[in-house]
This record gives sequence, C-alpha cells and structure tokens, in this order.
Amino acid sequence: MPSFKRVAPIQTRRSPRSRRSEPSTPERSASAPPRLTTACAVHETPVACDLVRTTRLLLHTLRDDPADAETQGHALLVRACFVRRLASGIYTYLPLGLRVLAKIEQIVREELDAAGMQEMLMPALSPIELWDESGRSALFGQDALPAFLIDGRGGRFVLGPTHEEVVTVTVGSQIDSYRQLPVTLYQIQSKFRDEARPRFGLLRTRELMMCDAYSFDVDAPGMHRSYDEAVAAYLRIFDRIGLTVTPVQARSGAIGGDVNHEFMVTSVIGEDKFVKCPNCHYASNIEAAEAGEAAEAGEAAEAGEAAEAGEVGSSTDPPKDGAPAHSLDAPSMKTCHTPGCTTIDSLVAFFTRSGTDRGAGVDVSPALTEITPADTLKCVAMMTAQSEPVVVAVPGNREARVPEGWRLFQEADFADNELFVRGFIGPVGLAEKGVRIVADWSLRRRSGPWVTGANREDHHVLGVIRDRDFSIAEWGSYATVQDGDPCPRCGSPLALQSSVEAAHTFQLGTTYSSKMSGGSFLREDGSRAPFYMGCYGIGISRLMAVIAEENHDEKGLLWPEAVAPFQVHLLSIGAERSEETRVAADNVYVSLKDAGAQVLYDDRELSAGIKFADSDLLGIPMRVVVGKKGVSRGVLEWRSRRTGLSGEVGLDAPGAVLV
RNA sequence: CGGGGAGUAGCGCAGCCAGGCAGCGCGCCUGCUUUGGGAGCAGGAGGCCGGGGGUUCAAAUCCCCCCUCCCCGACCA
Repeated sequence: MPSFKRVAPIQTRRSPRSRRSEPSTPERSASAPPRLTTACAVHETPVACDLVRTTRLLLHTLRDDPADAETQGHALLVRACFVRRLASGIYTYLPLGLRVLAKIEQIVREELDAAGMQEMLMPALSPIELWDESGRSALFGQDALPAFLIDGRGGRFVLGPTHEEVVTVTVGSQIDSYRQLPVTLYQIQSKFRDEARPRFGLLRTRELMMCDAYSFDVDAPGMHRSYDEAVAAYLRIFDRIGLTVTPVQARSGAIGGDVNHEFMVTSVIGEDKFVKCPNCHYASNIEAAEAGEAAEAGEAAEAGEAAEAGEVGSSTDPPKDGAPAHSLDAPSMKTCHTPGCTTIDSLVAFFTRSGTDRGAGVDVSPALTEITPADTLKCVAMMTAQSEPVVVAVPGNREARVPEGWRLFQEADFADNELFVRGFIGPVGLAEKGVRIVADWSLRRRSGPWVTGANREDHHVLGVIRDRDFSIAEWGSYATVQDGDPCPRCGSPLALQSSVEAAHTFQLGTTYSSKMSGGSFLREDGSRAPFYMGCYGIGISRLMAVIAEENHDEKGLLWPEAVAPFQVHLLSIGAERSEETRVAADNVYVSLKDAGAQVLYDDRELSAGIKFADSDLLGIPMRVVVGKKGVSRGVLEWRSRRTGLSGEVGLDAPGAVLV
C-alpha cells in the first residue's frame, strides 16, 4: 500500500526560500501540542499541521471546471486542488485532499477502536493461490470481481480488490482456540478494481481507499453480535461525518454470505438507488428490493405476510379473479406478424404506426391500434438457482427484476431451450410444455387483453387474456420496484431514493473459513470448527467524494467541521504594503495555532479578490481576515463559510473566533 | 463489451469542413502602476497539434491503423 497513509508528523519546514521571516514566536513548542478544547475542534488528526503557510503549500486553484468533471463535487475537488486525476479512475491526493482523507480515516479508527476492533495492515498484493483456494480466482476478469492480476517472478499475484482470503489465513494461523475468540480486525488499505467504467471522479475508481474490518466468532450467534456491533460503529461514523445514511438490504455479490446491508447515503449523484418504507423499517437496494401486491382494502396484511414468508417473495395461491368481467368475452387472440420487433418500444411503435403500414394480412382490432408499453406483457427467460428455465412476466412498462441466485438467459440457454424464441417470448402454450410462468404482483389486477410474444420468430399475439389463454404458476415481486410501489411488509407506498453506497457489511458465516486452510479453531470439546466470519467495508475515498458532493455551493466547497482540512482559513489582506498588517496577521496565526487550532494561513501577496475567492473555493469552515481596515481598529474579521455569519474580535484575543 | 463524442501550451478552448507561418482566454515569468471580492500596461517563456503509417510540392487539417479520455448502455463498493 502507498506509504502516504502512514502520516508521520512533518517537521516544521523553514525553507531558505521562504520569502519572509517566520514570526518570532516559536511555531511549535517541544511539548506535545495542546489538545483542542474549542467548540469547533472535534478531535486531533494524525496529520501534522505545520505546513500551513499557503506560500509553502502545493496549491494551484483553477478558475475553470476541468473538462472531464462529471459532478460539481468532483469539479470543485479538482479546482480547489484537493485531488488530481492521473488516469481514468486513478487519483492523486494532493496535500489538502490527503488531510481530508486522514480526518475521515481518523474518525473511522476512533470508532472502530472504541468498538473493540484492532487495526492491522495486510498487503495489497497477494498470491493467486489464495484465491484459487477460495475459488474466487474463477471470478477474476468478470465484472463481479474485476481484479488486477500481475505476473511476477515469484508467480502470479493479485492486487487485492478485497481481503477475505488474506485475513482468513492470517487470523487462522494466529488463532487455534475458541478461547481466543471473538476477535475483529480492520485495516485501512488501498483496494484495486479493474472497473469497467470508472466515473464520478472519486466515487468509482480503479484504486480506492477503503477500511475493511473482519470479525471472527465461534458460532452464528456470536457472528450476529459482532455484526451488530460493527453496524453500530459504522452508523456512529456516518453520524460524526454528518452524512445521512440508511442501511438497506442488498445483494452480497462476489463477497458471498447470507445477510448483508449496504449503507446508502442519500445523494443527488444517484449512482445507486434504494427504496424505503416510510411506515415500517423496510429498506432495500433497488436490485434486491421487492414490492408487495397492490392492496385493495383489507388485502394489505395478506400481501405483507406472503412476501415476508416467501423465499423469493412469491406465493403459490391461485390467482384471484381480478379480471374485468368483459375480458372473458373479449375477442379471441390473434397472431400477428411483427418482423424485428424484439423490444417493447419497437412493438409499441409497430402498432402505433398507420394501419396500412402493419404488413399484409394483419387483422388488428381497432382497440389495439393505439397501444402503450403498459398494454404489453414483457416475458423474460431466466434460469433459477436450481437451473430451471422459467418465464418471468412483468408489465411492458416495467423492468424485470432478476431474483437473487437467478440469472437472465444467455446465448447458450436459448440454444438449449428452443421453446424460448428470443425477443418473442410469451406465456401462451408454454405451461403445457412444462415451462413454469411466474408473474409480478402488478399484473394480478388486469387479465388483459395483452400484446405479447407468440413464441415464434417475428410474431406476437394480440388480445391475450390471462386464465383463458394462459395461467400463472406463481405470483411474486418480479419487477424492479418503482417509486410508490407497495411495501412488501406493510403495503405502504415505497419511496425511491437516489443514493451512493458508502459501506457494505456482510455476514459471511463459514463461506471462506470452510475453504481456506487454517480457517478453523478448536472448540471446548476438542472438535474442530470453522470460524463464523463477518466483513465490513467502508469507502474512505468514496466518502470524501460524497461529502464534497453534499457540501458545496456555487462558490466552492463547504467542509463539515469533522473532516475539514483545516478549521480556520486566515487571510492577510494588504500585508505586503503594511508591515503593521503583516505582523498582526502573523501574530494571529501564531495565537490560533497556540490555541490548538488547525490554521491555513494565506500569506500570499495577492489581491484580496483572489484570496477571498480561493477561500470560498477551499471551503474551510471559518475564515479570518486580517487587513488594514480591521488592524487600524485593532480587530480581525471572522466569517463562517457555511452560515455566512460574521463578526469581529480583538486582535489581542483571536482565540475568541474558535468558540 | 456495444453505441456516441473528444484528444492542439499547466487549465479551458478555437483552427480541421475548404491542406499553405501554431492561435485565443486564464495561469506562469520580468518590470512599472494598482491594491478589501478573481486589477491595468508593456515585455517574455511555454506545443512531437495523442502515436504510427499513408496521400501531397506541402498535413493540426485528407485517408488507414492504434492508444488514451469522456458520455450513454451493460456491470458494479
């Protein structure tokens, strides 16, 4: 991992090139720096605060947004000189950015330490044999686990995308007995992922800073306790950083395990989405989210129970007769030549064209000349976890959801199941050939008529009526949940939120410990058992991006106190023309530092406008101005970047700005 | 991986269609003036026009190949 993370206190630099002499007061006494006691001081950071004269700081702000910036937060981080892109998805943390990163890390350390975890550091590079052992090397190169592989002299190595294997063998070799358990370890480490598409600046990158913790317990109940403790610590971290977070049900993906939660920060970037019930506590990532059946009066309880009890949110009770009475009297279905209409959009366009343009011999009832996607039945072929081909029916205006463990049909599947005609799948006649047809709740209240696939190349059928022309084997939540869909537990309308996944916690169980050598310990009765593990990841660099995204205005960044690179931005105005002003500003700088504040001192000989603009851009919470206007009256001016509140305090007691 | 767009000075861009001296703004350097919200004047430095090949008397410009970056999709912490 990069050495920059181990930030040792930097010695005060007194460069001979410094343009002016340092103030006579010592910048730092030999004794330990005073602990912050001011209201705005949350804690100390491990970063030395000595390099704080802007004339000595690597700071080159940009007036224009960089061309490749996708979001305001990203643009501001680049303009304000916090980060710089080296290649797609690869960023350098410049001095200011590193300070923010270090503050976030420190909050994470404090909370995890307080939760009884121990920090360690595993290597970023690991031998591929470890990944062969867990079986995950088979996932390399796939999107699920896009690891970088390195061919070295000593064999093949993996630039770690995550560390379950490494931690399992590491801890396994140290722990032999139940007496040594439970234990939870964590590290803050660079992770590497060969992303298909890095984007949103620091939000999705190839190299990222992450804190990952791993718990080891003797049994499942112990794992649950460790998990709950880790989740509680994570919530405290978000609370301190000032981000609103919602833990949601999610999918475990390539990490594995049963229970897992994503920590979603509501954000306008909306890289991810989740749904939340305003009534009960149901919250889920959009990928894992299920909806209940839209409830008529009195049906809510039943729908909720069904979903809660159902494995994939399905039930097998017979369909209710929700069909309008006239449906059964509707004209019988007709097959129609629909060349090339393999998508809902093209199908709708086909039928919405003028009647003469529909191809010869097509008899379309007048009622169908104007159809919408909602009038079509979208049928998607999927393979269940048991490798059973099924047809999933959803309304044409909604996306099919792939239940966990299932997958969409691939080329080979279509080749193996000639019943399924890609692009023209429909429910009619398939049940008779042994294909199970499942449907989304939202289809239950309408029997038809539907436009749907004819299971024949370039053909669809019109006027299809459920329970007359086909039947549904199972009802469930098979459509991607939309805003306002009923909660699967209580039936209340779900709210859809755009968000960023900031952390992810997993109950791994024995997924890794049962496969890795040394992944077991001796029980009290002398028998050998695998560890019950949990793993907990929180994206440090991603948090920095989210904070910037959620804390800025048109002028620049607005760092929350807890993670701001500095607490005070001291600006001298006109000091190059006034020795009195310069001395006053220097003295204020020293006083604030002696009071324990982290101060960035803009001592550059630049016009006031530039210094004010840069100050707004950097977003340090408190701005303090020492200029001739105030100095003549013996005062300095302060202003809160966030609230705009301002005032004056005497130059003889600048520490007053800290309370 | 599919579709679209773009690579010209540190940053943002024009020039390309219609081939003919490498440009503009910001930033940077020097000097003078100015001085509390991105100052003015004068002078200056800085480019393999992404790379390679081709066409041509002549290529930033036209053609071919490659690389990189960005966007949409797929996928994903």
